[in-house]
Amino acid sequence: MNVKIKDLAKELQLSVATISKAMKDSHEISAETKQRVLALAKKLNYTPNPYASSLRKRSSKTIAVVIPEVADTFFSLSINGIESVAQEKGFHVLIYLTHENFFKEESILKDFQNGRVDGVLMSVSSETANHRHILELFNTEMPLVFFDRVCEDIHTAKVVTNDFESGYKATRHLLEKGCKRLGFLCMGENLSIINDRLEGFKKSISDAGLDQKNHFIINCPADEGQSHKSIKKILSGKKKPDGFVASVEKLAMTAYNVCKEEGLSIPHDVKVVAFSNLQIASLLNPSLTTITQPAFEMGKAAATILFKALEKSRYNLKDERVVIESVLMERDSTK
Amino acid sequence: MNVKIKDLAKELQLSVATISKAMKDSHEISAETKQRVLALAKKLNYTPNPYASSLRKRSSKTIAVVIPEVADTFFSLSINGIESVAQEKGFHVLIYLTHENFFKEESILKDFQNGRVDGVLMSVSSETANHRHILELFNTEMPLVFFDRVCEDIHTAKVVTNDFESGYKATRHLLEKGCKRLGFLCMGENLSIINDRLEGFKKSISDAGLDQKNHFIINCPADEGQSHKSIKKILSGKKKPDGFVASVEKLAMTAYNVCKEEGLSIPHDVKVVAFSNLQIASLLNPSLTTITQPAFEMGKAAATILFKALEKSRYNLKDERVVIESVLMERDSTK
DNA sequence: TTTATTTACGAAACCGTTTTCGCAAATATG
DNA sequence: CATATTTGCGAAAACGGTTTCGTAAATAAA
Repeated sequence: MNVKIKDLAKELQLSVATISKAMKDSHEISAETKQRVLALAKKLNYTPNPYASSLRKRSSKTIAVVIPEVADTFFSLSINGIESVAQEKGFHVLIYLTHENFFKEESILKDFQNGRVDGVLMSVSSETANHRHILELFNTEMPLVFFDRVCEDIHTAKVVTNDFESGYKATRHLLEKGCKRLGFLCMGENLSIINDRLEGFKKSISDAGLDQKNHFIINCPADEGQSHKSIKKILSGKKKPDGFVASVEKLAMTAYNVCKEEGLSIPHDVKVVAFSNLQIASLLNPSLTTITQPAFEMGKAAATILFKALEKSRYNLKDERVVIESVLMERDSTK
Repeated sequence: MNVKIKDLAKELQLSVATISKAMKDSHEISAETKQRVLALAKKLNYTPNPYASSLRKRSSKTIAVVIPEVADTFFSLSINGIESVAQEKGFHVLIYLTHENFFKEESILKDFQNGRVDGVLMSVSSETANHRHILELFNTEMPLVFFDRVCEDIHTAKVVTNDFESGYKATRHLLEKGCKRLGFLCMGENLSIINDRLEGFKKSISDAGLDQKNHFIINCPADEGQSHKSIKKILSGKKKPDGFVASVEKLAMTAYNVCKEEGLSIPHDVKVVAFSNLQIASLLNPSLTTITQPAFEMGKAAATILFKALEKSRYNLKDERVVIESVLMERDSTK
């Protein structure tokens, strides 16, 4: 194994206690001794064993990030945000992917029960209807911050964007562009943020004095092939929509693919606006009108709140809610 | 704190040793006792403290993934591959981002010296010219596997794609499509895989009986704005290229943006082929011809090799090399 | 029946730190 | 000069498991 504190102690004829204190610049140790210790530590390339420290100090300097997947612009950007503050604080980041699977999410959270991490940042799976496993974690006093896909019935901090307004705006945008029959693409019925976006969609329609009956809500399962089929089906019906609001990025891409296959022109036959963080939205064919979420900022904000809670032992995360606004970027897919 | 092994011992009137053994189904413990222990453990929701175990067992069931960034299709897909095998093996995954920064990479690796992780998967930063910090880690006997951006002078396992051939093929493709003056977009001069791609580029040109002097190598720094400028400059010169090989995804996107600004048509004025894993390459305007790397498979392969080394203590990682082939997908950007 | 072996468990050391407490020597205070 | 206080350090007890080794009882072998 590597060099240990005991080795330094022997070499310098000091006790391990002294070494330990000297390493953390304790006032109990004389300047001269500190110098000697630091010098030898550097020479021998000593670094304390993190697990011994964690065990004794009951803190791991590690946080967990639990997300559905990483191959999604929103999540990869928010990881950047999270990592930027974790690195600054000297914390380590464990990544866990649920792949939208409830059981994976459940077993991942179970593992946090015993001190592996000091805090958790989480965006829940779309399959997750039952929140018992999250509540169980929450009840262990584990600092927990949701971002984006929050869980409204768990009373802890949440970082979201203005989903309702964005859904409203996206929809109004399509209506203003002349759409008569809209389709809202969503995945599952469990995610509150998607439901907020949907509420915005509905409100926008009724505010325009239109009838909900002429508009569709298309539920696309997590599976790519399935959602492809669902969208294809609705587009080959006789009352096909002339505009889509995609509540997640992936579904916009699926819609693009289907339109291509069906020979439908975007934006001529069908207009599309999507909740998306694709940096290359402007390079798509046609360029994609997006509701762009502040993904990096949301990750950063969530991590910042979590660290506040980690630093002040009795910081109250209860129901804190940060809303960072998304922005509608008009491009050719809704021209 | 949570429930500990001592609590179980007291409750069941057994020693902690017995509990510990029962939990791991040791043959020393009677079936009946095991049952009782497991039952109580489930009831009290007991899970062993991972750091206490790690300390005693000198193994952490954790691996580190060190990559330049996560907001890049290649890396996010390979994380998926890595995570899939880690999850299967019951391992935890720590993520570290270097942001292409040498010093960050250095300080990240330094932290692995003392048992925090059992193994490391790594793709080196483009700024990294000096490999001392990696060698230092390697010399601690830490199992280390490179993927994609490997370090040829460190004698450990590497997972790569056929970079030379791919560079060759991409270039030949452009020449076959009638390009007369090519530009190779690369970042820095440190990455061996980029250099391999470049060698393929050069070989392809000379094999075609052409003169290297009519072709450019455009070095684009990590910074987005800088590479934008570099590409813009070359495209506004009088001897501007009519074809690009982008050695990384991001540079292809930059080239697209520049062409758009300059009013140059792809593929009419400039053709583009890129090393890229964008799943939506076909939806770009124009759709992008890619050398698609098997990102998921590469991550998976790298992790699989690492776990082999972790399972057999004396497995020899020395210079093992896995090559997984990329595929050229012809699309409109080179039509 | 006697001896050898197996079964089932416990005591205690150990992993490498951190932290509390105690205690001399050095310095300050009156 | 006598008494307080400060300074600088070490002994030892945690932290929560795992593992080695010993041993009494139960069973098998002779």
